[in-house]
Amino acid sequence: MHVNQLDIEALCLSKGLKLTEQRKIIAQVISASGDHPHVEEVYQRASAIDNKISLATVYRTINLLESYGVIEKLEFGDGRARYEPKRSEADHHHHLIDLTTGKIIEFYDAELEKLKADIATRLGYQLVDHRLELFGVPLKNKN
Amino acid sequence: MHVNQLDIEALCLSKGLKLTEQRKIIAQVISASGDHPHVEEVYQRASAIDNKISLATVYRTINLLESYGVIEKLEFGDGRARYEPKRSEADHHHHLIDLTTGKIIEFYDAELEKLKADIATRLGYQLVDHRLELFGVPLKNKN
DNA sequence: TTATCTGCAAAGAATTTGCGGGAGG
DNA sequence: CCTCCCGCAAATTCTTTGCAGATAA
Repeated sequence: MHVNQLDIEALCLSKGLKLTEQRKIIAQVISASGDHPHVEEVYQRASAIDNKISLATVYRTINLLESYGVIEKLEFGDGRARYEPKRSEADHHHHLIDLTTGKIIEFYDAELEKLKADIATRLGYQLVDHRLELFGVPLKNKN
Repeated sequence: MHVNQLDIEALCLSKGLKLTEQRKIIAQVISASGDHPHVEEVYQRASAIDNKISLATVYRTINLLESYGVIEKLEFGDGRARYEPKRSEADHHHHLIDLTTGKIIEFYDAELEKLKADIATRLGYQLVDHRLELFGVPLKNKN
């Protein structure tokens, strides 16, 4: 799943932010996550690397990364926000949530991407961002 | 926008629930809402009709209506859940959020509906539910 | 009558923030 | 050094819940 390391160093440098140990660790944790962790999970994983990191810092750093468009916020309907590294536009994808197991399947569909942009244009808008979640149950014959 | 009144009476009858004054009012408020109110807004509108209704009852009733599939929960990325009456499948639609004004535009696209079901099938799932939100800014030439 | 529902207020859960000490540039 | 950042704990915001009285069926 070729996920690149989030370039937190470049971000800090370009925005005049300080490249703290905590920010490095949190960026690394999110980079390495193949799933879609919520804040508590990021906190736990970061704590395993450096147990002095606080939950408040995780929240602040995640909000920072999101505000600069480095990570993406996801909402799957449970009460908490989940995050994933933002990939390139070419790498854009969506999620199918298995209602029986909670498993999250990522997918990409070129036709869908085109259609969404078309719809926005038709409505008089330039598409800036978009989110699609499908909720499904496994087909009986596919096992 | 032909939104029918939520049939709270039929729901209560079929499920053995009590048809209370509060439930009637809350169902009516949501039926009448052309927008996508969050709980606090439903509470305010209901309070205007009967100021003895409590916020707790609004939460409980909304959760009840959602659990029976009568209304739909929406998440637009601000911290709170929003709701709208669930329409028929034929009436299915999605949302485009105008990032400059917060205005929400509803749309429907048959091709999109078909494509989503196809994608789910291809992944081995039967589509149970789905959500799509587009975020955009107005096109410059369209004014 | 009686099980369900409501209002109130308190509890919970997720997230944000004020403050004083700490560390990056 | 000096500003920005962190940890801590308290505060906010959204939502849920226990309880005792109220009400629909």
